[in-house]
Amino acid sequence: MAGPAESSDWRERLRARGYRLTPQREMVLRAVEELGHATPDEVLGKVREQSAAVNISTVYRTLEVLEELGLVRHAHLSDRAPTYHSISDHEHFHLVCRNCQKVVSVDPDVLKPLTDRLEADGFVADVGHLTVFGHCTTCTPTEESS
Amino acid sequence: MAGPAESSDWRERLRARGYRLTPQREMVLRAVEELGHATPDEVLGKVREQSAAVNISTVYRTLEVLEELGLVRHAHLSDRAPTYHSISDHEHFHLVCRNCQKVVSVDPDVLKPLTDRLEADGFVADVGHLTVFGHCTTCTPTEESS
DNA sequence: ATCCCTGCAAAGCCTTTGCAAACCT
DNA sequence: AGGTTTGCAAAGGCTTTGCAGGGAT
Repeated sequence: MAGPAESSDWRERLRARGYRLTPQREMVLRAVEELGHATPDEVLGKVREQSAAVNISTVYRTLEVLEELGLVRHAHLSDRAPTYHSISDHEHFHLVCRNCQKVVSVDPDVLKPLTDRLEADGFVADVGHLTVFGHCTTCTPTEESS
Repeated sequence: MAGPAESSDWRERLRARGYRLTPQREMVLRAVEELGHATPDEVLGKVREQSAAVNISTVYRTLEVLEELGLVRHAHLSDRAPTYHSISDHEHFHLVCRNCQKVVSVDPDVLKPLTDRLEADGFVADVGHLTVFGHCTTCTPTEESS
């Protein structure tokens, strides 16, 4: 889904805002795209497959830049570290089951009734950041969730 | 809203589950009720107005117990520490504006279309834990949100 | 030649944990 | 008396920051 057109796109956008194009920034973006929903630490692991010298602080700083550019987003899917995902995936929000820990990505259409109502009351929701916790009606609990 | 009936109620529930009634637990619960939405650290501050010896680790452990008993709930209203609020407030979810940082508590009714739809698909949402980030259509940004 | 970006190391928040003393029942 | 709870102190995740060297433009 991310072809050469999009690639040059974000590199230009990077420069347009005065940022420089570095190997680290390319690697972090690619790692996020390949991993799906990944924590900064997991991103670092993926990046280090290509270059062992990259530092965790660079990953944090880069993820911040990429999010500012609208290339990635983060969501809080657990009580631990946040996860980052590429925006080239369609925008979506998340369902997280506290029993089986499963994460489901849901189309924003489902939220329309809610967002319409909130907008009528003067609030524009950030759908891409939304996470709904709860539990599946049928699921197998994992070990952690005694 | 929290009369003597409710008070004895939770004390009994505490004992019924094998927990002991301690001054710390009473003070922490009262602090949460009085503060509205408060971080563990803020709860500690309030508790220490009555007893300077109480420790932060006790606050954490107590909030966990109180939440297990269904007396308080927590929500993530910022990128920092979570906030706890009493359940004797009606159940609600939160709207947080990223411009003015205002927090609005909203009646769960507004979510009905969403939760119905999710339940039809086999997912029961934890409404009381939900926080929707976004921005007011009319609001004055605060200093922090450059 | 700039001055942005990175790696490194240290510090910072927030939270959890081990342990002995104190306390509730 | 007996097991629970607390305070204290230390450790543990995760994230941020200061700084000097290295690198993109």
